[in-house]
Formats: sequence, C-alpha cells, structure tokens
Amino acid sequence: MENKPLKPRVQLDRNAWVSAATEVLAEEGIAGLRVEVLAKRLKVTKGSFYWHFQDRRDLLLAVLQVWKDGRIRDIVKQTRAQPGRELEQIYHVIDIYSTSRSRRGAAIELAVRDWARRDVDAAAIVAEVDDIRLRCARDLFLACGVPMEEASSRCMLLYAYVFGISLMIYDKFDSDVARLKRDIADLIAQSASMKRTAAAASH
Amino acid sequence: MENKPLKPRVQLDRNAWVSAATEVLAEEGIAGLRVEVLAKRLKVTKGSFYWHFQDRRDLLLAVLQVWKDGRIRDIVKQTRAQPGRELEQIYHVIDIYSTSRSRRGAAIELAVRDWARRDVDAAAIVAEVDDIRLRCARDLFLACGVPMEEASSRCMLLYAYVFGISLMIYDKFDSDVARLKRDIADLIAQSASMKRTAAAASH
DNA sequence: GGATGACCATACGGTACCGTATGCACTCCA
DNA sequence: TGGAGTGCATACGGTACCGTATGGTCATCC
Repeated sequence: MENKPLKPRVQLDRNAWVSAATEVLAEEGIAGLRVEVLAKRLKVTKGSFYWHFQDRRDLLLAVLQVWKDGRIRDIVKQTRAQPGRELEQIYHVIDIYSTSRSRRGAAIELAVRDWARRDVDAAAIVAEVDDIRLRCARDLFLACGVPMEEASSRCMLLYAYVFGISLMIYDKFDSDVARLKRDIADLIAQSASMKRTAAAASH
Repeated sequence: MENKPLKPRVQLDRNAWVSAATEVLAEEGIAGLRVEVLAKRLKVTKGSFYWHFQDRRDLLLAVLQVWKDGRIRDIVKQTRAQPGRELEQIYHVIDIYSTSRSRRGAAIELAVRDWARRDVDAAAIVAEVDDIRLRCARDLFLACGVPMEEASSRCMLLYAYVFGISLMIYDKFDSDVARLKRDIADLIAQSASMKRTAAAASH
C-alpha cells in the first residue's frame, strides 16, 4: 500500500534542461525557445528552471557551449582517417551532413546559424566551429595530395554545400536525388591532383 | 500662415506595409515581424494596420507573394544570356549571390528559408522559387554543352553553395577571400565538357 | 455644406512570456 | 529527530504582443 509508483523523483539537473532546450531549438528555432514552454515540456514549472539557471540567457549560453563541444568532438573524429583512406573519409563527411539521415543535426545546425546572425555570442561560437571544421577538412584534402589553395577552396565549398542543401526544397527538380548527391560529392571531392584510383575505390 | 508643412498626409497602402515588413524580416527574422513593431516603425498605430490587412497572417502571405514575384523576375533576367556568353552568365549568377554586395538580399533569403522550415505556405513558395531557379540555371549549363545530368548536379551545387556560404563565418580561415571565392566559382562552373576558351575569357 | 467613405488613433480584453518572492516537501545528516 | 539545504510549486507584477470596437479626421462628391 505504501508502494506508490508515481512521483518518480527524477530530479532534473542543468544537463536535462540543456538537452530539452536543444530539442526545442531544433524544432522551433531560437525564438521558440522560451522558459515556460520548456518547463511545460519537462513537466515542471519554471520555479525549477530559475533554481538551475540565472535567467534565460544563462540557458542559451549553456546550449551553445554544449553544441560547440559536441561539434568539435564530432569533426575531429570524422576527419581522422587511416593513412591512404583520406578520400574515402571526405566522401563520408559529405554524406553525414548532406543526407537526410541526420535531420535532427541539420535542424540544430540551421537553428544555431540563424541565431548567430543576430547574436554575437552565438556568432563567436559558430566562428570557432567553422574554423576548426574547415581546418580539419582541409587537412584531409592536403593528405590526398591536393595543393594548399585548392584544398582551402574545396573544403569551403564542401561545408557551404552541405549547409546550403539543407535549406533548399528540390523535390520536383530531379527524380534521382541519390545520383544527384553522388555526382555533387564527386564535384567537391575529386581533384585533378588526386590519384583517381582511390576515388574509384570509394564507389 | 496656412502653409503647414507638417502632417504630410502620406497615406500608407498595402505596399508600404509589405515593404517595411520585408525590411523587418531581413533584420529580425519571421519571429521579430510583429504588427505593433511594424506600426511603430511606420509611425502609425496598429489601427492603420488592421484597416489594410485582415490579420498578421494576411501580411505574411503578402510578403511571401511579393518576395516570390521578385525572385522569379530576377532569375529569369539573370539567366537570360546572349548566345555564346552563357558561361560568363553562370559566373555572374554565382557572383551576385555569394558576394557580400547584396547583404540585404541574402538576409531576406535566409529569413524566408528559415521561415519555410516551420511553415507550409512559406515552404511552398520556396519550393516554387527553387524549382524555377534550378531549371533556369541548368539551362545555362546545357547551353554551355554540359550534359543533362551534370548540368543538374552543377546548378544544384551552385545554389546550395551560395546559400550555404552566407551561413558560414570564415574570417579567420583564409586571408585571401577573393581568391577563394574565385576558385570555388571555377569548381562549380568549369566542366570537362566545356570549351576552356570561354572560361579563360571571363577572367 | 452635409453625407460618405478612406484612413487612422485610442482604448480594451486576452494571452504568453519574463523574472522574483515565498512557501512546501523531501532528503540527508548530526 | 529536528534542522539545513535541495528541488520544485505557487503566486505575483510587469511587458509585449494580438485582435476588436469605436470614434475622430480628413478629402471628395453631389
């Protein structure tokens, strides 16, 4: 009789709030990320929120920090290739971002970047992430034997493409989207300076 | 004495509201586009607004419609090349969007696309605009002698790039941004199927 | 020169937020 | 076992919106 199953007594911590906030950010954008909305989603009141956080901005900065750390961890992992398989890895990076597989990741990415257009703190975080990503990707191209300037151009094109493609609505344009994306990946990754053998191996 | 210069009696119309709304959209995004904010900017009260518009949504749809018409008018103008100068025109299209010259246009573009991620009406408009743009750009590549499938890939890459690059913050990455953008334009525009002479002429 | 309609101001009720103040339950530990 | 601190609920004042109701002020036209 004393075994009341309710009141799970989970006790939220900062991390739980940041996770939920990131979810809302992905779905509604930064403007939809409101304290009371978030509290309702976590089935508590904002009394809880203001115990864990100074104010709304405190949460937002925490979201940014967690996002940055995750992105940096991801990119160094994704660009760490075994010697000789760098080109494969380039294709893999393009694949990860541009396919619809990681819709959630793309949504967060876009939300953060839209946020960064009007917030200096968010802009600083995006600048850091972009810089690290570009350098990591450039190293991959350099390892493929691509000269420095071309490596810079291609990795910039790579990231601009993967972000840009998630902004477009192109259902009606081409019936064979898979082929389209494969060809675009080739345009980005394939250089005249590369050994074509490695490229052929990746197909 | 009767010549009172004040009270210019300008009389706002729907068009003035839509123009101002587009401006706010570019600066603040769709979430910042509020009726009372807009009214304050136009130095009237919302009593005026609700005379010209049914409600906020009515204004938003008008903004979308005007944006769509303008984009379509622009793209058909920009992709109408004199025979033999199609490649030049491709470079011109890349230039228009990717340079910081048209910051305002890019801001509106991004705001509309962010809006389209959560609004079906906006998404439908973006889909229309994208489809027309892609077909117009593809025709340019086709006119350059690029085969159909490659033309599709390249024009898709073109637009994804120009939208994506405006989302990135890459100041620290490369010192010579001009060269970078020129090289990227080459990667997008230059095909093995093209006569290189025309390309060389554009530099 | 009075009626009509276009255009706008004012005032109102309602909602959704922010952040603060305060109280209440539950846990842990002396 | 009772006090301290943790984690949250409740209640409050304040702001920024939305949309409506209603009235005022011009120009225009008969």
